[in-house]
Amino acid sequence: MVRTRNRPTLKDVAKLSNCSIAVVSTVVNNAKGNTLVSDEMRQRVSEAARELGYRAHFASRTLKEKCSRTLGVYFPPLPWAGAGYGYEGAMIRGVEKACREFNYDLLLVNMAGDNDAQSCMDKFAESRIDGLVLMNVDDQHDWVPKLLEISSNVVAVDYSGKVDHLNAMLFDNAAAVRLGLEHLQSLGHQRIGFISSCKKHIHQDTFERKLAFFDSVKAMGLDDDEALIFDSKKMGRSIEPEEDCCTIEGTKAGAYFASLGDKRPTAILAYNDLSAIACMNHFMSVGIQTPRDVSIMGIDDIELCQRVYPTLTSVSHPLPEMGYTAASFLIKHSAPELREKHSGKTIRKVFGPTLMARQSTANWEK
Amino acid sequence: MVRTRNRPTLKDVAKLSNCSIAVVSTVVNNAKGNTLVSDEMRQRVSEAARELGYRAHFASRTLKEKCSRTLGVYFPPLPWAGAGYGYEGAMIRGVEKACREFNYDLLLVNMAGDNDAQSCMDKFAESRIDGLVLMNVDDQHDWVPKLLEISSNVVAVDYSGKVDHLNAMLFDNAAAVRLGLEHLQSLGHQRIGFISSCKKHIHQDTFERKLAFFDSVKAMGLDDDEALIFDSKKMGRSIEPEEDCCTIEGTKAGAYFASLGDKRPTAILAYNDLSAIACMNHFMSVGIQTPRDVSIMGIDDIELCQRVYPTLTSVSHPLPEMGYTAASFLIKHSAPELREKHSGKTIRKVFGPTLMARQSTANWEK
DNA sequence: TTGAAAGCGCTAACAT
DNA sequence: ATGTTAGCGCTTTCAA
Repeated sequence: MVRTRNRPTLKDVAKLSNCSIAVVSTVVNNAKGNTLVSDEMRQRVSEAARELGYRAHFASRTLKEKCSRTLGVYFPPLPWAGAGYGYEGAMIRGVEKACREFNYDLLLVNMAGDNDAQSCMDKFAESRIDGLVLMNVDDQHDWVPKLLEISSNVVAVDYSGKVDHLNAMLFDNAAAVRLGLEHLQSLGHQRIGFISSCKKHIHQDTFERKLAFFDSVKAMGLDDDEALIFDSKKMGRSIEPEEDCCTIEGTKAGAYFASLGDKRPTAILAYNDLSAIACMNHFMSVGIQTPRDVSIMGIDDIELCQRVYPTLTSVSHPLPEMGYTAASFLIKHSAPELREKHSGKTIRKVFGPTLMARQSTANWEK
Repeated sequence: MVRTRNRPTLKDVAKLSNCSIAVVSTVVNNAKGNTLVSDEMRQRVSEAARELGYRAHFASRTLKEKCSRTLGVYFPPLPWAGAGYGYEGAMIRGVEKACREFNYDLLLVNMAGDNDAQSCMDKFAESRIDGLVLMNVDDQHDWVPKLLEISSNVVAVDYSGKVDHLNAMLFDNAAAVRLGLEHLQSLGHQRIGFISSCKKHIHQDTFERKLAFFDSVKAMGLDDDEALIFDSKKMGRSIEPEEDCCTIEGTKAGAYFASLGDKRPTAILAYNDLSAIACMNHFMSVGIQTPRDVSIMGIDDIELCQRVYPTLTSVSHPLPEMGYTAASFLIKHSAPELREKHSGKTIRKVFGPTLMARQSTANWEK
């Protein structure tokens, strides 16, 4: 076995400071049960505890308190998720912030992605976690309703499914598309193309973005031409889940738009950053320069936007805030010292977009 | 409070199957203490347990077993770390694989990065974790020796410090540099530049890569010219820790190499991918094309390499394996059912590099 | 073959 | 002001 220093228990501290474990417990927890401990004793105990490096045993406290002070975070095992891009990281940082404030821990539930449903439910069933953040979940995760039967202390971040009693932190997709188009219009673009998803199972998110494009084009008086939309119809096929969809879509979209000649849009808004980048890369490979010949922008503002050349204009989620809000909710409804009653009502918060203007979009000299 | 179905305990299962909790415990754990339970009873208990959805309470078991079956993972709060790039994700996936195999959990220790030392030590002191994976730690983390006093069940992945009794999974930096140079040489390059780090506190890793460059250049008979090395001397200053060092270095390096005119290298090896990409981006912005005018490659093979244009040739770590090996070690030395004696010897495993040839490197027509 | 009970370390109600 | 103790849910030894 490994060498791990024998941790001191309440008993050890009590012995060293010549008192009972109850007194020690009272002192180290800063007065909950017995408030009445003499200053002299308090002093002695504190010192002994410090000397021994006493820390309450996690499992013991959990058992007694019926609360593990731990949140779980779950990510679906999509090929593009978890791969980085700072997307999950940004959200986690928000969750972590809330956890730190309330002295909670963070458990990674099943990044590997086998048996997701069981893993999530087991963590609750074993009382390992008090709450769970589901990242980027949708209706393909058909086990969510079952999970909610075990515990309702669950919040989805960037949820795009239809389970209406699931707490969720949402992104205003329509506003994001609108903001992007306004940016392009303000630069003088009138003929704007849109790249939509060609995935086999289209996400609600993606769908909303496409709809918002149609609506905004009309509302803003932009060129309304069916030829400006790249989607699975133009792609000719649907992309299987295991493929690197964004690269495929973006590349094909680039080829499609390049083929339009005179009718080529002067700017392109992609439903996400990866497809925007793939499109830009394709243009580059055939000698079309961004932003000189065409402006391109994405949505989501993943870290990658700042690393490509030219840097990609995008529209960002406030992911840290979303994570923070989600985690705070879960903590408020589980921490014994807060004991906030669950209103019973599902919460839904919608977060607005922010424009991140970079090099890939520029004025269009007519 | 939140609605969480009251979890069934041993008692509940015992009542339903008309026996004592001892029998239930024996059955659900598949025969450890009392092996002798009648088939009929075994049957009844199993059914009752299944019916109630019984799962052992995590904290309770931990308390009894003196083992939390949980590993911690720590990442230093560097600006470029945790930001994504798939680097940490790849390692975590390996750790997770080992955890799943042995039914361990994964705790995220302090991604936010305040008070790192205390967080890591507290998790051990509270018996919250049985082992800890330290990612990308070096001698700046001066609390590591103190941590090891609390528990030796710690493994560092991609360690570049000098604490020699710390278990570590290492990357063969010299081999990586050599492999990169061999690749370039095989393409016909003879005059190869190197981008080193200009960070204020230079990592051991980085240092090793620089040394390996010198050695390999000599050993392989490549052009040996001081002008081919870009480092803080040529940079004129050191980069502060909070700056986006790689972008700064890479960009400056690009400007430097571009200024060499006739003496410009035909290929460049950067000490990491981000600086290679920044260099390539700078070249692009001044009309130098990769790989037509110059080949560029990095080291580490972060996800980003596949997303930029042209895609970046690199040399990869086997991060999932490193994570898996680290976690397996920690589990072997903490799981009660394995009870492997700690040999007392520090383990060090060195993992070899793999070339990932992509578009950014090409034949040099002399 | 089954059950009773100790004990893991802690908190808090209650006794002194 | 301080101490005693029940009990959280589990495993395992020992008794029946």
